[in-house]
Amino acid sequence: MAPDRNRRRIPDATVSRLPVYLRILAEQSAEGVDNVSSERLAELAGVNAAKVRKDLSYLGSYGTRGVGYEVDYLMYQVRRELGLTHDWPVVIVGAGNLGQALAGHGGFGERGFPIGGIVDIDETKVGTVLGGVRVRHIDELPQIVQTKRVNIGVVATPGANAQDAADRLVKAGVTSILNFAPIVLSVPRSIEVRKVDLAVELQILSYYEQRRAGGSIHVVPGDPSRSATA
Amino acid sequence: MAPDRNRRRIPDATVSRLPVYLRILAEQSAEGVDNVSSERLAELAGVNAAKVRKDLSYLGSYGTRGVGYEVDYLMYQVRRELGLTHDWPVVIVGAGNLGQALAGHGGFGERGFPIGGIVDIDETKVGTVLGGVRVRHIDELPQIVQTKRVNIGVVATPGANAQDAADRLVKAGVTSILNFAPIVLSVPRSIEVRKVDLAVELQILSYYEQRRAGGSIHVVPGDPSRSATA
DNA sequence: TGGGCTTTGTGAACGCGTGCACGAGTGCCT
DNA sequence: AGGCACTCGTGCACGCGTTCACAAAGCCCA
Repeated sequence: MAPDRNRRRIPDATVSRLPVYLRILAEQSAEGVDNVSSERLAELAGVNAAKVRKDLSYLGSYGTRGVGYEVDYLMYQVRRELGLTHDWPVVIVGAGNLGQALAGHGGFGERGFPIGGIVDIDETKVGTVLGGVRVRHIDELPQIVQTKRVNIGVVATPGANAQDAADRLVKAGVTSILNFAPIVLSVPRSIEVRKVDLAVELQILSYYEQRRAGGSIHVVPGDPSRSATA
Repeated sequence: MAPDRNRRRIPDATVSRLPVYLRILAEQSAEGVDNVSSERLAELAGVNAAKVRKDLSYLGSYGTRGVGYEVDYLMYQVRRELGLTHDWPVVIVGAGNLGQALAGHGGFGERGFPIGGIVDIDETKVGTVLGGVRVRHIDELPQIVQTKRVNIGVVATPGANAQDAADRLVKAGVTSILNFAPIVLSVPRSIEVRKVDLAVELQILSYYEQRRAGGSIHVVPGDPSRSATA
């Protein structure tokens, strides 16, 4: 008993699955389901049931043996653990194609990440309105971060400007960055960075496609075929 | 024995890093660098040097001891292993905000993934042009996949339509799917699926932010405190 | 009340990925 | 030619994550 205030550290792999469970729980709740088993949850999340139980056990013992997990209660616990009991405003750097799509997406605010601001370095883009937010100049970044209490920055610039964008975000006080540019950002170790790279994802798929195709097609002349040394 | 059929299997973790190495190699090549060490490559990729060497060793022994790796040669080998010696046309399902951004992004074709088509279920979107490609109706999906020899499909629909989109893609003959919708797709085991979920990424960042904030504070009503202690 | 059924929570084994450390091969300089 | 400096390739140990299997715990019903 006595829920340890001792902050258990949750494994990274588990942290990355919690949002998935959360969304599923929300769906179930919306459908009027008020109890789920780890088996059912696992099925919906496409993972192993034991993994679900172990993941959830890191939050505490919130299930009932022989019954399962109460949806709303568990949902609240996951939210709390993920720090989603309050909003996290984000600032988007780059009002190009991607920045516009992100701003217009709408799903951000709904999920607890309202857009605190969008900035761009291009003067001609400043003043236009995206997703209900006016694009401001990148020099205003520090002010936006301060006044809106922004902790999370989104880099949606071309690769060439991404490092500069990240530097400015860090300098402005942001401590987490979601990077959409196809480069490896160099930031202080204390800054948490997550990367989303479409080209990388496609190339990974390409690998498995190529492998599926048999792998040995497309023999290129001049390739020094190596003997089978493992 | 007979490793030909088994074709060295490359660990998933390595596969997901190869695209990163590839991009770095391309940059180096463009800058006129014609030789890199694993140390340098590791620095640019933000990983451990031993990991780089081990990753590359799965492709074969393409380095030169005492020297490093010849950029262009290694780049070719990585490309070959990833199946990037030829283009992989993709078809995008969903011409909404995200689909438009993806089509307009341009980086697809440049990186070997030309857009073979964009489809939408909404009649009013059919006929409009995105990124130089005319939006066609989703019913034309099988024909597009067939004629353009498309293996990779991109799901860029709202969550509610994503499963239907995936079903249609699979039925049309696509074998790999890149999913941007915030749901877990249910597809045959033979289909390779990769998921990109912005909300999930933000929620993961939220976790680390919340953890950073002190951990034991989970005061729901506003927390105006939060001094500038980095 | 007690027995049986269900499902959680977790100890333990296994497998994969990471990083170290070092032998082996290569080029350069004297 | 020989020695030296450098870097690759990899065996090995370690740690994390996954999965199995099962005891503990709760519910239902006779």
